[in-house]
Amino acid sequence: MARKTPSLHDITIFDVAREVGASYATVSRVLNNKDHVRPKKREAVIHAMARLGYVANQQARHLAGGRSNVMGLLVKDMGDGYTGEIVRGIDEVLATQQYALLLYTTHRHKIKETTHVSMITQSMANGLLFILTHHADAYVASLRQYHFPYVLIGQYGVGEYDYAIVATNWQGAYDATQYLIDIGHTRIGFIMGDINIQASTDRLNGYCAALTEYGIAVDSQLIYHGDFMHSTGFIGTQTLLALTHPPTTIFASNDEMTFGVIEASRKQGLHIPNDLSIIGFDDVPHAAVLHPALTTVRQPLAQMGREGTKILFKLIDQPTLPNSTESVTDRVSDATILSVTSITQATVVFTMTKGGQHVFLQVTSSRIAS
Amino acid sequence: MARKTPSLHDITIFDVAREVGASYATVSRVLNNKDHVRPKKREAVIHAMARLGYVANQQARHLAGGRSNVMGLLVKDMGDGYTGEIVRGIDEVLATQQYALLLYTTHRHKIKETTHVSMITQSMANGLLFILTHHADAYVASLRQYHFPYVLIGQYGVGEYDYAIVATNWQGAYDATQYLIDIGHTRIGFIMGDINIQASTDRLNGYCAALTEYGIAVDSQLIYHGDFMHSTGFIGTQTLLALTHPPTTIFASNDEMTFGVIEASRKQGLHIPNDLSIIGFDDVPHAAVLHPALTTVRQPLAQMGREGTKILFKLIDQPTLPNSTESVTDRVSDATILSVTSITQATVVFTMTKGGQHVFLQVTSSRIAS
DNA sequence: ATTTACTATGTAAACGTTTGCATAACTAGG
DNA sequence: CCTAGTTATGCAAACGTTTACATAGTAAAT
Repeated sequence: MARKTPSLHDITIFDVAREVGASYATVSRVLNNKDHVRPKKREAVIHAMARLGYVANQQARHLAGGRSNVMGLLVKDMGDGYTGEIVRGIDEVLATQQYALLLYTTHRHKIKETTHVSMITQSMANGLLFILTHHADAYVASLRQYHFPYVLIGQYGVGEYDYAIVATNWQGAYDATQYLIDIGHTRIGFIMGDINIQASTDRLNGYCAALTEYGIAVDSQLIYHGDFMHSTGFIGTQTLLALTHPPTTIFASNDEMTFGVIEASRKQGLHIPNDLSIIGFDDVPHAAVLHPALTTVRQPLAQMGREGTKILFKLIDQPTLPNSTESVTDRVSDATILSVTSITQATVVFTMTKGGQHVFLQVTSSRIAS
Repeated sequence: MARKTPSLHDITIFDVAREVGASYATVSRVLNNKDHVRPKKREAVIHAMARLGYVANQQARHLAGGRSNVMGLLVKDMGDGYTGEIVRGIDEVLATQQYALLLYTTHRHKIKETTHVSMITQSMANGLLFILTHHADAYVASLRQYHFPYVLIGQYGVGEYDYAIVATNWQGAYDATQYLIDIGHTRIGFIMGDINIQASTDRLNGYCAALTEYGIAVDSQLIYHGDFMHSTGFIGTQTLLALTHPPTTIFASNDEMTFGVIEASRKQGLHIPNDLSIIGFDDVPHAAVLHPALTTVRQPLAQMGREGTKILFKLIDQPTLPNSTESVTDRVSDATILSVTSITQATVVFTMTKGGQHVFLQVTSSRIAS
């Protein structure tokens, strides 16, 4: 068996105990920062651990009912800019706590959601972060049964007990649409995201609201139902441009689809932005590389990852966070520029503010070159 | 303690055993596909596991000396296209084996490499994959002492016992340079990657070799020492363009830097490719979104991730893979179009071939629009 | 039927922790 | 100096597996 060979040294709690002439229980207490250890002895233990190069066996810790230094992450797909940015934020916070990340991909798994959840809850992870997953409901329902701490990122909670970090999708879409109207457009194509995700409908509603506000009728022909993937941006654009009365601008519900929009419009020989204005949503890192730079509604992805992780840490310490506005605000905000602006049930919806002024979720990150 | 509450049901091996009227050892044997279980009883156990919704506790398994279903991954930074693509490939293979991925970021950790390695070896992971890490030497040295199975991706092994998946960097750079010479360039700027990584020097050498081959003197002024990050692409370009006799084209050692090159040249008001030709290395997903599309040397990143993972699985089963050309070829190749083209020591260097013809690592993925 | 030689099954110990409970060692107050 | 009241320390059991070893079955060969 490719068992981890006994190797040079696998220092255990016993070795450390022997070294300082204490019992292993004492060493454990030091390891977990528990009371009832005399300061001088605590010191000695800490030094011994350093000297021997002791590193705790997370599995044993977790098995014995303690806490491991691992956080779980459930994603649909790794490697796209959206997920990558969020993970970057998550990782940043985790690094400060010496935590590792255990990654689960729902990608193409065939097993039941509940089984998947069992795997996760019985794994070493102390908590779970979710990023934009299909079938989130099934997962969430299972997790709740297990009383396993979790936080959703980029997706609203299902019930009223979920914690979720979600950008102000409605407002972002409203602002984007308003921007397009302001620069003179009246036929605005909209490519929707996955209809099963509430963020998609929120963005759609924001779009519709802005149109209505400005007295422009919502034309269902101008709304294409996509799924957040590149391909539907491409096909959606072809569909919209084939209309007898095509749009003069297209607003796609995320950047990934926007890339598809760009590809399709170039293929039709259209020049951006002269022949067709385009606007996206997310502001993934590579949106800035385009020339002209992609106009897009910025979501503070890394920040969302950071905040979600912080909340999860708190949730682990204190399984039932109070869900009144006040106290949750207090928990989410930190010394930085972040603050909670609205709270619905136990779901935390936030925007980033700087000097009292919204910076994110406005059409400010880049502009269509004219 | 936020201990995983006993929850609805934590089915153990004992529960399954009781259900079928067997001993827990038998259940364990079934779980591990071991011999010495009568077929009919094995069946019964499997059914009972399904019926009860049993899911093995990986920590306990690993603690007891068995194998867990977790693979470790060490990366410098998550979330960039390069890493993302490789991870996508890794994840694909892992998914087929029901493995989870345990992620470690070297990002900004302050702990010693050896301590980090101890954490990894004592973690639940059965093996470790490396992606382009600084200080790889320190890590590798430690891992070897622990006899912990690992595979390097995108980076050459340190000694002769390492397994590594590396694209043909020299050839790729040679081809790219040759391409630039072919279309008429003689002053070719080169932005090098991190000098501590052998891939960087290989690419530099390929560049120099092509120049020499075509009778063009290597001008050290045209070589800027970068570090694979966006910023050095930007600064390197500014530096190169400020020369009294600036290059007419720039070849950056990876796409990330190439984006910096593009940004800098636009800032100088140069039109691409009319005023300055640009070529990159990697072919990250977003290279294709640019317009005109970025010319770049393609590395089969996802494929590299897949192959590395497969090798790691084999390494876990059989700690000492033979390192003769023949047998390693056999191990790396699979039924698909992949084949090993050259082997140095135990380091596996491969290219992808299709119908006997190189597809990857040639300047074929996209071209400079003229 | 009776060995023989396996093969199937079970028991117990081990993996490295955490933690409840018992006990020992201090610290004050008298 | 003694006693009560803490506070520190240690022991043992538990967490859910794997696996060496012992034992019980079973089929084949006599």
